[in-house]
Amino acid sequence: MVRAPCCDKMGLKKGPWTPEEDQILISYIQKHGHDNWRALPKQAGLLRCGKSCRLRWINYLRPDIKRGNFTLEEEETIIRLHQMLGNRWSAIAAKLSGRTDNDIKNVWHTHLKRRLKQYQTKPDNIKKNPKIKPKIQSEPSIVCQSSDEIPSSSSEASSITDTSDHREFDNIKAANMVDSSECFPDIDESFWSDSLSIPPLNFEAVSDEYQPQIPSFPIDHIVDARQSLDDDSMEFWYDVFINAGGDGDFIVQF
DNA sequence: AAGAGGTCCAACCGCCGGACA
DNA sequence: GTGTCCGGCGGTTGGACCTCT
Repeated sequence: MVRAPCCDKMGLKKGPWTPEEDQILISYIQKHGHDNWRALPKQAGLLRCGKSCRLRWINYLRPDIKRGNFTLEEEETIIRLHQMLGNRWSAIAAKLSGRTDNDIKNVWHTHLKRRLKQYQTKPDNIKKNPKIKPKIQSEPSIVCQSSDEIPSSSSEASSITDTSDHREFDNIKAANMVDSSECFPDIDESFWSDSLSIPPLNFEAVSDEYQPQIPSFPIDHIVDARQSLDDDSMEFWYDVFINAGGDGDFIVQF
């Protein structure tokens, strides 16, 4: 089956939006809302496809959009949420009011990712710049949850078997998540030298990009997790991980 | 002053899943 | 059950802007 294009692109404008187009879109949505993005540009008199209108509204024109630089707190939140959720920008954005998934994606790729890389190769830098705390770990991200943290949904969480279920799980998780630091306890400076350089579980072969690095939770938790996984379940989660493209979330129940 | 290279971000693209006929 | 529409998502990119030499 070949999907029909989202809209007939013939004669439709692409590229940057003009202030006039913005104004037309804003006043139309204020008047009529945006029930049907596909029909909206035609009704509003815009030579754009519905997708383009939606994106412009969501990422730029919405009245509740927060512009300007990300604060330190926001950056830390992004880092921590990314650690837990992976590249699920919309889920991360949902936790940062006024920021869009596009904004977060951009700030991650332009600032945070590079900064993380820097600190992971030179952990000593952590002392020089307090912006990054030593609980950071890059992908593959592991969502650690103690079973009593999420009493109402642990069974739902454990039933997640593929990436398509992650969105549902996002909601469950988001509803229960108060502070990710509960999940990732603070560690002291000695952790850098004392703790393991073993990657969590046995996934070092999964991604070339993955390097043994800063564990995001104490070693005894990792050991416990390893002990609790028999070969079959290890193989199962390995498959899940591979199917998720090597950087999907990986759930460990303690 | 200028141009080469790097950075940033708005916008596009393709894919996916839910809803519905 | 199947096909189609539509909204939403993450990955990617083009070009404007900035910095360095």
